[in-house]
Amino acid sequence: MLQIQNIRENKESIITALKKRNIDAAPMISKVLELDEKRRSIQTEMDATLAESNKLSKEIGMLFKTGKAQEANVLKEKTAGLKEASKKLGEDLNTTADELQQELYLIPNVPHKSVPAGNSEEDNEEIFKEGDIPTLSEGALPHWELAKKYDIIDFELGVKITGAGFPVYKGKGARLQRALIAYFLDKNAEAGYTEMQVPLMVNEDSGYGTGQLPDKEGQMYHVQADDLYLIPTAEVPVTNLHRGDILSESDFPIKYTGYTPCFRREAGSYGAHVRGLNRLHQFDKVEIVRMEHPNNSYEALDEMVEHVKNILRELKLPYRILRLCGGDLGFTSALTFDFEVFSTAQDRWLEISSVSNFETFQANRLKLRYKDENGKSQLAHTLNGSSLALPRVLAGILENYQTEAGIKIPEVLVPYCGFDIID
RNA sequence: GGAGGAAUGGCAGAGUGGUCGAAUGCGGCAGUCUUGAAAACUGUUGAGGGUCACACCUCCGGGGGUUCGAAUCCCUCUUCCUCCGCCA
Repeated sequence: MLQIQNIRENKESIITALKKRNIDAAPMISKVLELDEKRRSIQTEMDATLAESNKLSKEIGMLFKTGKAQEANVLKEKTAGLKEASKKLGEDLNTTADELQQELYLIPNVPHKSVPAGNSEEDNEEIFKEGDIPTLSEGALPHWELAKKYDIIDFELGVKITGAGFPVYKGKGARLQRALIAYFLDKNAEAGYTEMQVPLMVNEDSGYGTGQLPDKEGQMYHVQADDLYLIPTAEVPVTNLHRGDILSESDFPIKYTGYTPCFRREAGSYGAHVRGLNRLHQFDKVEIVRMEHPNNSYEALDEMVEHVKNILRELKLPYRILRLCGGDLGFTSALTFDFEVFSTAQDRWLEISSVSNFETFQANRLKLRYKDENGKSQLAHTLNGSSLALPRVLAGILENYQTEAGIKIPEVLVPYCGFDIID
């Protein structure tokens, strides 16, 4: 959520920047400013009314104390009108403030200046590419065939016990998955991220805090009996750890990592591109989250990008990095880099990580602040990234490491797996 | 699930109708003293709205009510603690 003060002061530049997202924000912005003005004028009027009635109440108190009950009763009558007026103003104020809030929720984050304009993923800008694309033998298979051939992932079994998009990992497949989680967590810890184990269900406030609510309600599984949401990413519980906090500058940087399953309804996603591990309702992910001083957040973002690069290098997977264009940029993000691994057998790029700076957009909702050198509260910056998302990394490994003898295990994972080939 | 108790500033903890945004202690910050530090002493120290700046307004778990006036009384929700039951 953008700060109203920021909108007041930078109306034009915000509208211009939002054009990169292909939206004309001018009507929304005007509406917001109108409501803001209305809110302030009601507030001012109500404050004056309350001030008046506070004054009278004090006088009444004094009069009673000094035994002048009669005079006090005269004043009492005067308060009745004020009371009614302030009650009505209070109602107006609530309505207007709610309306303003709802409007603010609809405005996406302002893209960073480096974000290219564009409509879709076609317009994302490739900024880096590394790793050799292996030459596979004749008859190389996509991962869903490999999964069947080596009996390591069973999609049908998942359908039986839950439904489509909930795979069952078996034997060496399950072990490889667990190895990846441990390996990722170790790499993140090495880089100074503190490992956290967090709840897999969150309340409504947390959903609002990171921006899943109110707009992306349909993407999350909702447990109605208890009004809780299954997390779509560890970003939600981990970032909300500091909801409402006022930190001091010396608390930065705050760096967390966490492994969680992620649950996504993915309503409306069908077709060939969602086969196998490409798109699931439940999948595992290791996330990194940072809270930063605004002056350092872009440096932190670069650091996160380098960190993910290192992991992919160690895994020896061919990958590229995209700078997302305005049209493909997430609602809450100011700048996002996507990592994609090349799946040789599918002959396509698979997104495996998304690293973003949200600047103050989430912090404003979270009320996550810090005291600056003058002792004033300022909003912090929040960032997060996958490090990494499991299923597509797994898909990339299965497909790129397949040989006639079986699927080789990347060297760095062998100690975690306890075997070096799936055959 | 049943019965009681509680929720106050970063923490601890007073406050049971007006002079309370809130005593006191700890912690934090600044200063005095000191070669420096510690100790001691002095001062300062919640958040938000509003204003050029003041004024002023709101907030004592959330919501509602009583009253001229609520941290304080009433209703309701949530959370926590104790005891009993059940159970991983």
